[in-house]
Amino acid sequence: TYTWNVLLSVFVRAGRHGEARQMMNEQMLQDCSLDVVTFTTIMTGYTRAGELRTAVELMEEYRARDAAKPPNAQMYNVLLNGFFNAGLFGQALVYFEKMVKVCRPTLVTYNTLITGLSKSGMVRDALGLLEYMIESGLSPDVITFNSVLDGLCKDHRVLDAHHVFKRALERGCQPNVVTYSTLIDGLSKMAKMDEALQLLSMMSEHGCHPNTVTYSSVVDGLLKAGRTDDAISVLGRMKDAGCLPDAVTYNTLIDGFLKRQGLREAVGLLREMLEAGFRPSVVTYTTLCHGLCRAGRFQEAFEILDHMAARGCSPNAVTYSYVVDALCKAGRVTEAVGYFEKMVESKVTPHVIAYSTIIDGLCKAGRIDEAYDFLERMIQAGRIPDVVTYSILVNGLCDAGRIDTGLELFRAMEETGCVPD
RNA sequence: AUACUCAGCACGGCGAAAA
Repeated sequence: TYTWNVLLSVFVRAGRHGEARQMMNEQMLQDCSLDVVTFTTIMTGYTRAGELRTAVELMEEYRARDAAKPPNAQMYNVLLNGFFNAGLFGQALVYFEKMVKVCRPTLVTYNTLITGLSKSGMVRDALGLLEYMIESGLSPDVITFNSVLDGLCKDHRVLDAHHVFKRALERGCQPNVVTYSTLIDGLSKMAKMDEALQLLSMMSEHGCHPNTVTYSSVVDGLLKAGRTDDAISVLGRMKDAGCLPDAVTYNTLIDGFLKRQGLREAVGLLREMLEAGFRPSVVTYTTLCHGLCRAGRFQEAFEILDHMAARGCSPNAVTYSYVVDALCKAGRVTEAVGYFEKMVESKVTPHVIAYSTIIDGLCKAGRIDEAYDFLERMIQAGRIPDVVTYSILVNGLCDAGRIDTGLELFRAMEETGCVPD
């Protein structure tokens, strides 16, 4: 069993969960030496791929095998995490309730919940859960604190983050490189680059060494703040510290240069990235499309799209949204609609931003009725329009002089529980 | 190294900032 599980975990880690499941089934026919770990391993693979349906099936399959060995907390944790990552908040809670009936939630369970809540913008609840843990005598660990800190930072609550950080210290919880990176990234995203740089120096003094992730956040923040020279010098420090840039670092740099018309540098970095042995990812390609479109070089951008498909790195919803946006902004709205349909035909599910983008393009071109059609389609597809989507339409209606309809939509928005900003 | 939880990159409206 042990050996089998090791083998299966290797497959899962390589993203080959389908094969792993196949192997498990074959093994199952031979004897019964499969255990919770086997099932949990494979479920992990499916949840990472977003195939939650199958993960749940596997848990049921396991449950049906032996009534004396019900699913354990770890198995439930995998599902909880999967539901959160898929944004299926309600489902996560349903399973959490099922879970508490049959087994005791572990520290990891709480950490999973806190991370999920933080990422869904429900930091309040995450904080509440943290208090609850402490009151009920369950000791939060550094991961618990890091998750809460991340939620606070993403909510721009740097002061509160400082508080929580201090409390962690008081409780004897040692900050680690993730803790510092989380804080540094929060500062970078708020363009507080001097503080971010200060913290970067401070962490080393406290015996915690920045890694590639830490440096990349700082580089990203500096580039976005237009401090290109500082970004390059941090990159140098990073290399001196023995941290090699990874694919994300390169994407960050390429994007930063493209946005500052540094096409030359961007191309040089792309070459360097390839030489370092990194394959361009969807993000790399999308970034390049972005750079080409903003330079008005649509033809080349489209070539990249075709190239991607040929390289087995298919464009995703983000890639398509960007192209749709660029076409709209160039006044080529009809072609943009064509690309939107192409996305759907390629079995890529448009996300909220994709819909908002096409709706905006149509509104600005005065094609409000078609924009409404897309709103309709989006709701049909189970995508919830957000504040931005509504703002676009309300704006469009007002510009078209249909102020009453705009007001009506505004009220409809409030009814759906969407808070105006 | 038998399974579960934490940080960095690309995409949308308005506004703000910068120019």
